[in-house]
Amino acid sequence: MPRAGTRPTSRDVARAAGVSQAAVSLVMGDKWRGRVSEATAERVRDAARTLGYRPNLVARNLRLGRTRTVLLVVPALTTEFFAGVYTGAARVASQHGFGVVLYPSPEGIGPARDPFASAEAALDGVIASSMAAEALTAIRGDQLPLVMLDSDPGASVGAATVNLDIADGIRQVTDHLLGLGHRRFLHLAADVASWTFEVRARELEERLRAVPGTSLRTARAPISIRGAEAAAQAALSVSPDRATAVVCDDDQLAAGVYKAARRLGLRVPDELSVTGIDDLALATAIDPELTTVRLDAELFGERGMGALLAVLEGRDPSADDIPVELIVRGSTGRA
Amino acid sequence: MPRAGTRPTSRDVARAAGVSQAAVSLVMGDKWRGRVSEATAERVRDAARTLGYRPNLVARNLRLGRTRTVLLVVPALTTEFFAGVYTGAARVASQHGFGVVLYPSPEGIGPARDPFASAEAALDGVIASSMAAEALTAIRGDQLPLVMLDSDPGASVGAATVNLDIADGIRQVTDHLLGLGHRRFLHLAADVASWTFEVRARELEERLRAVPGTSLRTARAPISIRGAEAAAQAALSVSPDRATAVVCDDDQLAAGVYKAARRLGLRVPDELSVTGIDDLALATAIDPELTTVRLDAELFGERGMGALLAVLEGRDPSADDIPVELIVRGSTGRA
DNA sequence: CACTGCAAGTTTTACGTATAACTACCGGGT
DNA sequence: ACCCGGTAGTTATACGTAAAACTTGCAGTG
Repeated sequence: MPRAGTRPTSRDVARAAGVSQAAVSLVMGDKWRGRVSEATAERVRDAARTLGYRPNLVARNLRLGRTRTVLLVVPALTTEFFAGVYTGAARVASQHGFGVVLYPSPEGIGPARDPFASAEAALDGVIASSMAAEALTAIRGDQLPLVMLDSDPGASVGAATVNLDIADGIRQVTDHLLGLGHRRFLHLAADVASWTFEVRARELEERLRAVPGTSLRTARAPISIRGAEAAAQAALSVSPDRATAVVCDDDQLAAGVYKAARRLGLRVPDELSVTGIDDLALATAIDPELTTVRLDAELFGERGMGALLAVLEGRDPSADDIPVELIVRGSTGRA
Repeated sequence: MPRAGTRPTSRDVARAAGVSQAAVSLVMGDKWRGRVSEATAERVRDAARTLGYRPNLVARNLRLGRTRTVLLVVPALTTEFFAGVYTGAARVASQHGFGVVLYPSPEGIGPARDPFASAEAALDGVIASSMAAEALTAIRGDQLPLVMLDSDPGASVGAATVNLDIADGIRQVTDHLLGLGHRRFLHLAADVASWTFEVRARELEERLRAVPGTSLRTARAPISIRGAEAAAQAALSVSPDRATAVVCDDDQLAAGVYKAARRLGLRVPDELSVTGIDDLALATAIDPELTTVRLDAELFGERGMGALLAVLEGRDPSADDIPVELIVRGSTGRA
């Protein structure tokens, strides 16, 4: 009889069913065929049911040396993008008997390595987004299998990477705007040191350099509507040669540009074209609706988890970039 | 010498430092004063450092029978609201040596009890938001300490609850709109069976019933901009007695009302006043900026974690509601 | 009849840690 | 000479599980 107030253990079940603890473990672990008779197995299952027994996962994890749990590190949850990444990752994980623990890290993982303070050594692997290099080495010091999302394939030594084809998204945006006759561009860049944003800047520069007669200015803003509003207002206040198209690193920045435009008396899209990246719900909430690059966050998460599973099983994590799609709406028009 | 490829254990450290495993445990656990000499302690710390030893948390948790980890169940991460709740909860938790694991449950916890499949028995407690009743009983069957956020204090038998004073928020909204001369109201309600939304409806009804000459219609929509747009368009198309003020269950719904209004040629706020609840970033992204009830998500999370800690320590979880604040912006005007 | 093989279990051990209980030594008081 | 108390450790055990190694009984085989 288990002591009251305590969860029943396999030994309690064994006692109740009149068998050994090992027999219980075999039955519950579904590895009893040819080891325990059908009748006994049923007796064990009955006892387990009436006692309300469920295996202690901590003990199981200690015994097996694995947890079937992975950590997903994301930089922020202020938009639904990383919620989608989680959803995709969790879906694939559960199909393989894995669980996903979510760690939102406003600053990336710092030297304190917060998530590991409570989860460390209870993880089979890590999927990390936009992570600082120091944190990367900290994790690799643990020999913990690691998949990096949207990270410099060159810098993430040895770790598998899964990337969105952001560069192609920028190409599509640029071609779209050039086709509308725009020549003077403003790049409203996220004020964050992260590979995924560096790609945007690099690709835009290269693309425009190839087209004679174009100009490109850059302004930086923290990823927030207010911050973008201020930066855009300043950048758009130059009187001659004001940009006619603003390419934003994400939709929130674009929303800030709308506010700056309104304040400056510039109509979108007649006097100013604006584009974003992400295709958040926000993109269709603002007026006019935002032309943006749709990123498939769930697919991103699925691929990330898939790559981690591959690493865990010793397979080779495939690494083709995930395609993105330009969604043309009302915020872009002829120059 | 630890086998290559394996994490060093306390026994490896003991061997390297020439002491027993127990001594290592004492030193690492900082409970060695009067048990181990300073010199030996230093030798142990040195050995641990050079071997890169960190305690195996799974083993520690098994030994101690607790994990210092709690689960935060949230219904969705599609807005930054629950990100704030997490941030607050995690801050308080870390001050007490606890970690918080986040489980976004699109449907509430189903019969499958997904999060527990991987975390069950590895948790010291649960903080749950808008959870289905069946899930509540499933958790209580585990005797796991539970705090409910924004749940019916009557229905959550025995569990501690922490609530936002939503009813007061609705009162403030109603008084504001009545003061502007509005008499015909539309309540755009979230199509979700959850106590926090029931409170909104009940309070609005009661408040308006007390004021002669007022009318109240109700429309329901799923919590999304598109859904709200459709529902609002239908509800606002009635030609006589059209509502002059729309009270929305949250900011996303309000954004949908903006779109419906635009489609119907109604100007906000001149011909239609609109209010939300939450004060998301979205509220200031749309034009005009949204009058809404600000909810302090981080404080909500802090209080939730505080209550859970109280339960864990056998103290009484205090239960006063968290105040909310009406933020008047440009979306409300004279009737 | 001795031997083999198999079903149906049981006994034992290991995972890595924390800690209760024990030991050994040494200086000092009586 | 003896005990006492404190210091500085060590030994042993338990947490709950999984699984390897062992035991037992019995039917079939040559």
